[in-house]
Amino acid sequence: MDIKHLNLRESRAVHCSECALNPICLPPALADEDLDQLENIIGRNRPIPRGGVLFRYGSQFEAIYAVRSGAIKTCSISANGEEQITGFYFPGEIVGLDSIGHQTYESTAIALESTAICAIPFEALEELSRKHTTLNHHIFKLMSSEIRSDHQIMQMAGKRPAEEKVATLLLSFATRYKRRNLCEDNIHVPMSRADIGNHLGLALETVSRIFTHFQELGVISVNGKQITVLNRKELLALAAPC
Amino acid sequence: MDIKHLNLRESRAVHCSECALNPICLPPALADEDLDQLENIIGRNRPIPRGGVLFRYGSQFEAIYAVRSGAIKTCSISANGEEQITGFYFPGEIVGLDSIGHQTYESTAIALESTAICAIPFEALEELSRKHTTLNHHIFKLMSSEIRSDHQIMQMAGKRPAEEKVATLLLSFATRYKRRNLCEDNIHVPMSRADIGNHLGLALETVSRIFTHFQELGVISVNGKQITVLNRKELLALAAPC
DNA sequence: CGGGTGCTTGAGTAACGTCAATTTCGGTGG
DNA sequence: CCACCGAAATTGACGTTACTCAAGCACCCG
Repeated sequence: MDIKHLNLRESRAVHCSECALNPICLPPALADEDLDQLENIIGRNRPIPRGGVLFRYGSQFEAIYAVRSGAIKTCSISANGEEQITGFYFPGEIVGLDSIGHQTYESTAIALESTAICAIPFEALEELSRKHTTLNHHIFKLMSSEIRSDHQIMQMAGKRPAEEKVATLLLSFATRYKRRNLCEDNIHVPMSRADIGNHLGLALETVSRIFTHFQELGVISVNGKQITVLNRKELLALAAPC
Repeated sequence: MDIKHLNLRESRAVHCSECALNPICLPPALADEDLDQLENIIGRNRPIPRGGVLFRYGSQFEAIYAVRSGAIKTCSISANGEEQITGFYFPGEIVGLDSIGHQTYESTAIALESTAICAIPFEALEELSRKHTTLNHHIFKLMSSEIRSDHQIMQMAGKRPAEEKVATLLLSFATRYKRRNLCEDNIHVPMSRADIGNHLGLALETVSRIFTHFQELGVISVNGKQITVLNRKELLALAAPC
């Protein structure tokens, strides 16, 4: 189910300058009068359906993508053929940074639900960043943030009890909700239990058991993919005891 | 045991143009005649002793570092205070990319043995990269490679048998030895079993047991920190069965 | 209304961690 | 050069966590 991103500029419903996500995306790097130049290279097209492929490992690297709505997971394939989910991306976040400087995409990106994206052709962005030092600096910053977020995941995935891992992931989602000025205690979890398990290095049954356990503790309330944080303090304690 | 890196330019034993590591470090981004400009900003000083701190989490971010000889580990500290080793760095590799764009270092870097480094002040590098498109592109490439290498580690640290993790790490070291035109079957492992375990999410005893098991299988020969690969094919199979 | 997918729950087990004892190694000073 | 000390590594016995296998339930979509 590959989605082709030809005619990237066909629909332009929303401009960066009007986008609710612009404080956490690329625009902060540019003055208002320069935003048009960014606008000119960005492509927007119809949303990708749930399960649709944004880009696939090995295909030609052309653009990085900003998530506008919905959510994306990225996976890489290990030598024995099993897929490892390397990240989840929510609105305002940038996907594809791991492929910069390469001919082909180094991971596969899949929509977790109907997802709208802005395509940013990298060659044009690099060209633009040559004229705008702040933009170039911002790209550096985005990439180093990606490295750090991977390090946080490594901490989480390391030798730690499963409950800590799950609590930490929930808190990470909550923090990212807050960045977008959404209620941080009402988390929509668009990915399956299997995806969460894969990402954290746990069996999907373990994830499920931990959700019910947290619910029994009165820390969260689980309703399918909707999770409400009832006791934030306690959840923090579960994520990092002592 | 903090090492102060004042007087960065005091000793300049080796120039980039003569350095054996230059094919895998920064220089490939620049033409020979531009290499002098890079040379001018690079600082080299006396080696850091085993256990010495190259930079510490929270201190002022000033430079990224190329490992010249020896080896470096980088750690980040989790909320509950435990340290997680996020990477090992061998000669020719660049440390500190995760802090780019930030005021302070976002991890701590420690020498695993006596280690010589080249300090590359980032502000000056960024300035230089403004004039040399290829250098800017190379920095992008380095950073995206760092992201990908983190993804590989995540794969390894995920839900996989301990033997696969250890075999994969050994192969990663072997590959990096080969890049430097060293014998890929004769691996010097500068870090402790505890460091390896921390990095892979295993107990140090488990690492030790697996080394002896691999030895019993005739795949490797362990002699303290010196490991010889006797059967590369079999080691590959252990890393990724099927 | 049916079928399928995803989620939950349970029982048994294997893999790995913890604790503890011993050996080896590397560095230091006599 | 050798003896000594402490740190690191090895090995063993035991316990626990989380995985596997399996069955049943809930929900979504057509």
